[in-house]
Amino acid sequence: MGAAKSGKNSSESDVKNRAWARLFVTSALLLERVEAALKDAKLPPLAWYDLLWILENAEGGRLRMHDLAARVVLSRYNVTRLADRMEKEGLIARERCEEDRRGAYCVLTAAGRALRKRMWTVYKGRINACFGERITIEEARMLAGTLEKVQHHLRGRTLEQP
Amino acid sequence: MGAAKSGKNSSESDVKNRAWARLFVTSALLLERVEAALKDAKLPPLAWYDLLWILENAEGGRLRMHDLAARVVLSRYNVTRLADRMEKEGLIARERCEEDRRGAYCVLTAAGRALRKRMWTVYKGRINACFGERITIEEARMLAGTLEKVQHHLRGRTLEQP
DNA sequence: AACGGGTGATTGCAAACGCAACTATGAGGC
DNA sequence: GCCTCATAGTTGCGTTTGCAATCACCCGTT
Repeated sequence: MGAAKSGKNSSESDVKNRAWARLFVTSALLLERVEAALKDAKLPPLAWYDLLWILENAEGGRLRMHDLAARVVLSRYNVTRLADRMEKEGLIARERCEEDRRGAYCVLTAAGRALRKRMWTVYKGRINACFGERITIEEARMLAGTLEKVQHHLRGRTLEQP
Repeated sequence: MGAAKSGKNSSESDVKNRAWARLFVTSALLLERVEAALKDAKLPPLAWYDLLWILENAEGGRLRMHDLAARVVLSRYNVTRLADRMEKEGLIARERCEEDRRGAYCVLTAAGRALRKRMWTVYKGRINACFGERITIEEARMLAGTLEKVQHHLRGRTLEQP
């Protein structure tokens, strides 16, 4: 597990482990910044954004809980309760599903759309300042390409930007 | 801006936002995998590893709570309680600080060292399978380089690998 | 139509989290 | 010495998490 083999010679797995560590730490740090910025602006946490964005990109702004849960990045296990909280704030609504009465739809409301937009301005600003401005466009392209490869094997998940 | 008419033209910020989205999603997915693997092996969560590794790399395997908290990636706000749990399992010990009686040291125990090693074999295996094997060494180098630049502006933090 | 196994979603609960007090100690001015 | 302010670490508390039931319903079989 030694990091460096006492020389400039790093083994392949050392290099890759180092890359993983950066990935891990950098995203945690960045996330921390974004959450703090949202909180400063008196906006809800990023998990809400995540859910709102997924709904906004779904056909008709609606999705079955199940599908929603499959796409959510943050708070995977608690989509039901996340939705509860957001419903209480009027950002989404639940509709029972006619073709399968076990099911429920989550539907984006106008308030939800509006909030997502407000959150995005803050979110975007922070990401840009802490990340976008620190890298070149070529680096960004390459980063996205490499990570896409990794992600592809991890799951058929997409999550577009904003 | 990228007014180049070469096929798809995404603006610079689109590209960068996309890179951020990948960073975010991929690390979340990877983390999920690692946590699951640790749990399967009946080992504690990654946050414990994080703390153990930091201590192991500190001089004398000891660190003031304050310094520890500053280096921890996961569970930043709860280092006291994380340490409580780990102390209860005998992985670390607390020692009062003589030169500043408000202070306390966290000291790594032999059991802590041993556990970290066991965790690393699982952790390493999962990272390798889900990440290392999916990318080339050049990609890893470039990824680490780019993210290091970003991280550098985020804080003087280092966190070496494993 | 009744059964049994499977699936969608919710709920109950213990653990962990984020943050704001709080305690105890140090450090500087007077 | 005494007063005040800053710092190290802990604790209290309301919220959120992870996971294992649980409830409600669908569907294929008999």
